[in-house]
Amino acid sequence: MLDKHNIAVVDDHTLFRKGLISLIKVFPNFDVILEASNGKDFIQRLNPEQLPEIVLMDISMPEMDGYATCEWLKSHYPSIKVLALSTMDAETAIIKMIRSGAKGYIVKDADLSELKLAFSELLSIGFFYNELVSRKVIHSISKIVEDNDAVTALQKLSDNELTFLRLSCSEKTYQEIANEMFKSEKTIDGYRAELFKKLNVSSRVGMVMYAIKNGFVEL
Amino acid sequence: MLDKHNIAVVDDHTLFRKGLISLIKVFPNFDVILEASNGKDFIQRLNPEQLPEIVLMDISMPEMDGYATCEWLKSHYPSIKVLALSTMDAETAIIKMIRSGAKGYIVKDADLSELKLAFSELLSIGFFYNELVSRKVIHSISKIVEDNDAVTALQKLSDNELTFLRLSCSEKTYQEIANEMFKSEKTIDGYRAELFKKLNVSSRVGMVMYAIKNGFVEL
DNA sequence: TTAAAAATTAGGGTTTTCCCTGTTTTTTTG
DNA sequence: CAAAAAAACAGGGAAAACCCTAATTTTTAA
Repeated sequence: MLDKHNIAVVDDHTLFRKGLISLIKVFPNFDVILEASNGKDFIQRLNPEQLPEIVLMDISMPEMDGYATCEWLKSHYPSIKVLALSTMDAETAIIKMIRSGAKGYIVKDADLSELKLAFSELLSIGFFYNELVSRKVIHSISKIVEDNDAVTALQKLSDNELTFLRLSCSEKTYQEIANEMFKSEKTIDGYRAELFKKLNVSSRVGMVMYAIKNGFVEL
Repeated sequence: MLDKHNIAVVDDHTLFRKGLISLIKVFPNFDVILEASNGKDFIQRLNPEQLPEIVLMDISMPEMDGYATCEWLKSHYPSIKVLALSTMDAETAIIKMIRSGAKGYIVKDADLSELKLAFSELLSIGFFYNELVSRKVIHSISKIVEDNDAVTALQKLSDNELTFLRLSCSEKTYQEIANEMFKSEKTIDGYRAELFKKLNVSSRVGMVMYAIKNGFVEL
């Protein structure tokens, strides 16, 4: 009897998670030893005595999202391989997840054989970059050539900028956001100007659309 | 041997669909006889010789979405019960789906027991309105009391209002939108005011968020 | 411990958005 | 056809968003 490879599944949608686990259990040489509904939950449940080899992880989750969890794993258990799982095929999401340390990326409408392939490749060669991911990555690199720091700029929003961005996705005025963040209106105006530059937009609506497209806010 | 109840599953995310099917197969008295990746696909595969009793249907799908498919079923096979399935717990989505003929609504992070309960109730009493749905429906009705035609108004955006709404989800100014629509700025301002009332928002950002949440615009 | 860098605050002006109250024009309907 | 309803358009004003430049404070790093 061969011993099975251990998988963890982290996704906040219970039905999806349970379904996924049920699918994986059919694979003869994989076993799900851990399931969690978000990053925080995952870290709590993680047992150092029995670590998973692969973590199948959703990106957008409450409490602690895929990016943060991936970063945490990178620094605490670098040998655990994260396979990111998302509905979004947005370039920035993929790039960001890979930057956070994910070894592969798979979309939710992939089929079963692709999931199996991803598992195998992660174990054999250590990563899984399918056609979709490769295309996005290449496109991203070609953008770097055009604009030296577009991608890095995207990733590097300060905490305040991120908070401001999230609060902007509402009917609050900048004035109200300033109060909520205990900052002067002028500081807020600075965040706005900085974000306009970084995100390459020119209006609040553009900023909001960007935030939504790239999963910075929950809808 | 009891004969099983036939279920159909319609969802564009293959992994989720397969997982769901795998879960349902564990239920002793339910069987999945049909799966499809969107409404159009579903209608094509539907075999009048062997109809499902329940269709578990996602709302947002390419080609033909949940609302349209539900409407089609209502007129062609009214006895088939649709259980809507969505990540969104947005009131308008729920109301819209129920208006389209769905007999129940379940969110993707429900657990397995709730799904089973939904199936049972659909078969026994013909509908499944859980706490979430009831709350939204009641809230929606209470809005009707306040404003006689709030819900119908939501559905009834004129072509111009819809075009304006879509164009507003961009960095265009109202001035530019007016030009694009060959209307005066003041007419556009009228659309805006009307939409603010109908959608119950008070800023352009609110309007844009509403449009995105309720699928009026492609991201 | 200082110079440099980054964050915060400020002044002040332009544009856009928002919100009234109307009038005119077009469409619908009895 | 005439009345009613709906759509388009308008003036004008207040609030919010946008966009400069620049001073001050805080943080970082040599």
